Amino acid sequence: MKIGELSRATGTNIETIRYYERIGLLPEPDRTAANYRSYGDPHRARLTFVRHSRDLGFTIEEIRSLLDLSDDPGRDCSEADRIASRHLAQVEEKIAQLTLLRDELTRIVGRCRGGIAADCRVIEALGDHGHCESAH
Amino acid sequence: MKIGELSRATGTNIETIRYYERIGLLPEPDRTAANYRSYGDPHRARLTFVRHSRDLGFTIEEIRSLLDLSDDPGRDCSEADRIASRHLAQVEEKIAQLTLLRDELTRIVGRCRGGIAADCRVIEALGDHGHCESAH
DNA sequence: ATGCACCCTGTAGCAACTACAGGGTCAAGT
DNA sequence: ACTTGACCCTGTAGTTGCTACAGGGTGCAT
Repeated sequence: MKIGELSRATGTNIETIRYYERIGLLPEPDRTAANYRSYGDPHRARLTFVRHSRDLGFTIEEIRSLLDLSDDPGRDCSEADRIASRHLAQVEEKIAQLTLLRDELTRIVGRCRGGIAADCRVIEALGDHGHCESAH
Repeated sequence: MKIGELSRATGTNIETIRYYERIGLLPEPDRTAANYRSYGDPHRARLTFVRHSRDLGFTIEEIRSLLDLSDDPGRDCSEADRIASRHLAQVEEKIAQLTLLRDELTRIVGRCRGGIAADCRVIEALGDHGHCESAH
C-alpha cells in the first residue's frame, strides 16, 4: 500500500510516518518505479504498535527499546515490564502533581469576585507564592 | 542586583531569565558600566509572578495576558478569571485522560508473568489496540 | 492536454527552555 | 603585577515529537 493508505489505515499523519522512518523507528519500505513508498502488513503492524505506545505516553526512545525486544523474540520479557512499570509510575506521579495543581487553581479561581484588576485576587495569588497550600 | 542574584532569589535559571527578556516577558533592565544587567524589586516581583504562573502550568501567552492585566490596574478582572478558569478546565481534562491511561497501563503491566519476549503480554498489548477498555 | 489527487525531498517552525562557544569583567590572593 | 576563579555578555544550536510548507514529480480521468 502507498503512504496515504497506511496513513488512513493507522490514523497517522503522512508527515509523521516519514518522520518515523527518518529517525529509524520504521524500516525503509520498498519503492515503486515512481519512487513511491510501498508498505506491507508488517509495516502496518509496526506502525500500529508505535502509535498505540505513543497514545499511552511512551517516549520514542522507550518505544525503540520495546521494538528491539519484540524484534528479538528469544529475549527476556522483564525489560518490557520494567519500561512499562517505570512509565506507569511516571504517569501516577504526573496525576498526583496535576491534582495538587488543580486544587491550587480551584482556590485561586474561587477567590475572584469580579471588579478591577487592581483588586484582582487571581492576579494577587499569582504574584505571591505565600498563598499556596502545597509546594510546587 | 545582578542576574545571578535574581536567579537565586527566584529559583530561575539564568538562561531562562535572559530568554524571558528576549521574548518580551520581562522588561530590559538597566546596565552597569560593564554591560551587566541590573535588576530592582519590580523585576523580581514580575519574575516571581511569571515563575509561579509557569509552575501552575499557564503558557507564556496566557502569562503575557495576565501581566498586561496587572500592568493596567483599572481594567476589568473578568479576563483574568476567564484565563484561570479555562486553564483549570484543561488541567481537569488532563487528569481525566491520564487516569484512563493509568488504568490501561496498570492492566497491561499486570499481565506480565515473566518469560521470553515472544510470549510477552506487554508487547502483545501494545501491538493490539483491541485489548483496550477505553478509547485513547 | 489539463485538471486533480497524490507522492517526493528538504527545510523550517512550534513551546519553553537549556547548553554551549567564545569572549569580557572583577575581586581576591600571591 | 599577575593569575585564578567566579561571574557576566552575545549569539546560536540543541531538545521532543511532531507539523507545515516550498517546489517539484506522477498517475489517472475527462
